[in-house]
Amino acid sequence: MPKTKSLAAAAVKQSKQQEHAEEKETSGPARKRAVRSASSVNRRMRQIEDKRSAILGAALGLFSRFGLHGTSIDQVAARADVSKSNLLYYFANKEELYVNVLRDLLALWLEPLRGFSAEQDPAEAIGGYIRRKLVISRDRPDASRLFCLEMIQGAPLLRDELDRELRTLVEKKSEVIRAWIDAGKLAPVDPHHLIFALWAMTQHYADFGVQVQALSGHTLEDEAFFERAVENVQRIVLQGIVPR
Amino acid sequence: MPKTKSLAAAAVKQSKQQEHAEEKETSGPARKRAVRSASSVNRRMRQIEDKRSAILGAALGLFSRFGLHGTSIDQVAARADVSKSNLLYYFANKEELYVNVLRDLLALWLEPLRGFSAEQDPAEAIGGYIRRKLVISRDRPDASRLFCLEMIQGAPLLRDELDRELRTLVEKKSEVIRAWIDAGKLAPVDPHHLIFALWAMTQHYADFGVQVQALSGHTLEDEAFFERAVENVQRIVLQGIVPR
DNA sequence: GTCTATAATTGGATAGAC
DNA sequence: GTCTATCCAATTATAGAC
Repeated sequence: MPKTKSLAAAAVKQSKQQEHAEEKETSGPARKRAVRSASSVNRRMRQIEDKRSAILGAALGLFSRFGLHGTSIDQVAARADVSKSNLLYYFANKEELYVNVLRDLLALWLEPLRGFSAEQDPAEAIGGYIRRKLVISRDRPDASRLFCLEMIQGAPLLRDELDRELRTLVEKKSEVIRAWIDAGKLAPVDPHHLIFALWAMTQHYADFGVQVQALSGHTLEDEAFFERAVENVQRIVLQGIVPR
Repeated sequence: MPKTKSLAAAAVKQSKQQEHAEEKETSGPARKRAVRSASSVNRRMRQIEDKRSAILGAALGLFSRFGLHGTSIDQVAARADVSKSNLLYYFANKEELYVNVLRDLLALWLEPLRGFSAEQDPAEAIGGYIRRKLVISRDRPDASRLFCLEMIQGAPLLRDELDRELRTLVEKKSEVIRAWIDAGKLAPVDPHHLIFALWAMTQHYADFGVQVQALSGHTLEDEAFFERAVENVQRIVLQGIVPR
């Protein structure tokens, strides 16, 4: 099982988006280097941020495949192309690293559901939601997998957020769905079960990607296959499979 | 890279499943206890088998929650109520234990799909399938979770079976679905995507059980909730959610 | 078959020089 | 901020008595 080695050799890059701007005036050590140009300081801060997110990205990739315990700090460091001790300078310990990875995840997970509102046409809103979720399954499969891993293990670290943020959000969106039903725009269906079904079907392509690949011969990366997935999931949910 | 070693060890020990009954005449130590009744011997064999399966059961419960690396042999032994070294007498090493747990799983996983045949009424066949899968999610959530864990990790140990058994089975059942469509009994839908959807929606209640519980307040154990789950999944898949 | 004791290894975390 | 060199705890696995 040459897993470990080949993995260590894998690529590093990951998207980094958040930029922080200047607080040069206040920071102590910065004064000493006041001669340095502002851009130089910013560049340094940027480098640090980049390193942080490189580590986070590498960690996501490995945690999402092998779990917290299946991944060693060494492997993360190697993949992020930093030394182990350097990694431990940025993140005090393994768990803190893991939690930070998870935190970033939750936002991504919650986001697409917010779009729902009662004014929209339900078929369009739900069809669009399916597509957006499948885009995430295609572009961020590791995020999806890690989320799934965490759920399977009982979400020890996400439980609070589940009970708070996600729950209230789902409650709100369930109201929207009920409104659609009351308006006769949607068949009577339990909102919770509908939401579960949507999540399940779309995440499946990421979480069970190996199986999908093994059985269909395709990945969501394959543009035509992706479109077929979107269409089929939409059709199943919206029209059902019994001929009309 | 310790993988090689443990793997080799596992490979050696691989197949030993068939039980040999009585060869008391020949075996040395047996002669001494020739006075023992046959039932006594059988009882002893039964006890051993029970112990094996107690260990396997405990292992499934723990592996399915914490993964291979998140579970220690100690924990499995404690849960199965045997000593650690006794466990290692039955299973040469951790990986062999894990593989044995997985092997038992696959049968359970493959089983329900076999029922499909072109003569059946599709709505009834698929509706029944949904119910059967949800029963499994309710009664064997740990099996479902472990399967999911294994998939997420790329199914290193199931890959071969995926490519062989499962693939051919799915191909055969896809033909059945296509036959239904050609006969006008089913709306045109890609068989693969339909199967994925069915798997995803039903497994979700086991794999994401914590989330389901957190958001709906219920478990499949709850009889009423179980029935609602069955009905809703069936309705979504069969009729869709757009009013007719 | 079952146990105790222990060897052997991994991997998380710290100390301290630079 | 980054490195090398350790320390130390946890776990897997083995040896050998009973």
